[in-house]
Amino acid sequence: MRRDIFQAIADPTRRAILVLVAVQAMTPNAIAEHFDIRRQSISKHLRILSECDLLVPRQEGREIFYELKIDKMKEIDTWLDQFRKIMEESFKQLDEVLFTIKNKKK
Amino acid sequence: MRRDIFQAIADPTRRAILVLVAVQAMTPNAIAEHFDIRRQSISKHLRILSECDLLVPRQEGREIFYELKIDKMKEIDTWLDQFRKIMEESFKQLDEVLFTIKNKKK
DNA sequence: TATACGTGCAACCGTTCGGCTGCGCAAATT
DNA sequence: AATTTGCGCAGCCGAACGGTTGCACGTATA
Repeated sequence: MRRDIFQAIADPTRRAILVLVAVQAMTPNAIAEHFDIRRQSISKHLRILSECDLLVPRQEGREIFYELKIDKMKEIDTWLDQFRKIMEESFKQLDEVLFTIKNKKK
Repeated sequence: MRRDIFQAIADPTRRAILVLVAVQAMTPNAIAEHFDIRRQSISKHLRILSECDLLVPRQEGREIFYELKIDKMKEIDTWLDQFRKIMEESFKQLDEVLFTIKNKKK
């Protein structure tokens, strides 16, 4: 059973849940009202999101409020950093090429 | 057949391919050398990545170089922006609360 | 021209995914 | 004490996933 953030956010329903919960912590029932899906299926999604630490359940009586763990979202951002760096490097090389051309013209 | 960026980067092999190709455009064979997977399977991944515009094929004789389309990566970043904004709002509200407490103390 | 090479496509197969229903359990309400 | 409510778990099922093999086709090389 693969269970990483990228697999978690691959599903559109789960992405929508994350957005919902980002605004304020919500219970499974409250979340389910926003979708055309049975509560149990939402529960499955919440389980997956919790398992990879994107959500944290907070019990309150017989209700469970799921809260977004924003820090975990940063991991996606960190992954994107690689490409930002690589691209930066590419531009540096491009700059060098342009610089060389410039000098040749002299 | 779902086919969006998030589903594309859900697979670890595809993420690795993106990193490889980010450094320099590569052919399917060259990419396949980095994995314990048949060339045809890599081709499948390249097809998926191309279909959602993360990669662009450039034919050169009988070889095909796949190049990263960095712009498409920004879409992920754009999605993350929602959360950055929401969190910013939360902090503002927190600031207000703290401000109110502060004033009450006076 | 015949052969080797680089590639994509089609068909197959076991596993995973994402819905569903039915159930049991604990907390709240009556 | 009995009932309602909120929830998670287990099992089912069709579809999608990610690997495989075999093949066809265009391009380079002998």
